[in-house]
Amino acid sequence: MAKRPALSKGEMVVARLLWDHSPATVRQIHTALPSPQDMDFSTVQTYLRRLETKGYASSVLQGKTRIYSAKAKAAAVVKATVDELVSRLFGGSTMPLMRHLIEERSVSADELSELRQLIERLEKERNSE
Amino acid sequence: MAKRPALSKGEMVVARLLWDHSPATVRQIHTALPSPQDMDFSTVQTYLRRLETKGYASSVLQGKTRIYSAKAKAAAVVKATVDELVSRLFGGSTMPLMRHLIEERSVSADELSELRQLIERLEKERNSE
DNA sequence: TTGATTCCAGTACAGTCGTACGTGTATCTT
DNA sequence: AAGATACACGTACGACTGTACTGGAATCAA
Repeated sequence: MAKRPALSKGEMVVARLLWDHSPATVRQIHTALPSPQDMDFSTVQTYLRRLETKGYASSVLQGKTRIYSAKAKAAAVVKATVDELVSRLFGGSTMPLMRHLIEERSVSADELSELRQLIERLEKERNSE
Repeated sequence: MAKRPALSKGEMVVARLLWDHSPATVRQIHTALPSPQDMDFSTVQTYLRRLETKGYASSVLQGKTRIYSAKAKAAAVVKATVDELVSRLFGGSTMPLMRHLIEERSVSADELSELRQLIERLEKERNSE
């Protein structure tokens, strides 16, 4: 697993879109940006280029158009990023973040119940080990 | 609520210690750093100075020593930071992060049970509204 | 075919970050 | 009192970020 330099905030936004659309052109990514996130076309271009430099993407020139593909797996990046956050903001413990998420961010009833089931399932698994 | 520039990663580590120890001197913060996080004394100093510039801390000179105090509330900063992460890495939805936390980061049995109770309590509250 | 338009690749540039050094002054040790 | 320590403060500096403009090639409109 190659150790890649961490993603910056802007890069992360673009990376996420790339995971969802890979392989994609710059324009496709730019178009896929949700409206509140207005970013210049060339800004997206720059991020994609940097993503490639950092090893998170690769690209080929197809005719006159460059096609970018995600290289790093989303799950791995998510893990690295979250681990990082938890360590810096909570000194490494996960619970404060969980509590925060459940209490401070609006979680719908359905989601709550999904969570509960997830937890119950995990508890059961553990007991039977 | 003053809009402060976001904290960088390094600043966050120091900010967290400041919340726990405020008011504190540079040295106190530096000493409080957990061992794997080795940071030069003057690096901590710089972060504290920047924290003040950004409006997250204030300081007074007490004799020859500068005493720093946390200004922004931890909860607010946590919220801003987490909101930011969720929006950039998950496009705004909280659930993927929850799932990730529960499944990928080791959560102890006790914690699981605490979580379950937290959820159950929330569900109950909602139902009685 | 000529000006207008579209798009990619490269370049730019100020601001932030991580990380610390040097200098001056105050305090401790002998 | 003279050297050793400790600390505050200013300064430094390359790397990374956010954000985009520019130049040139290809495409469209008339």
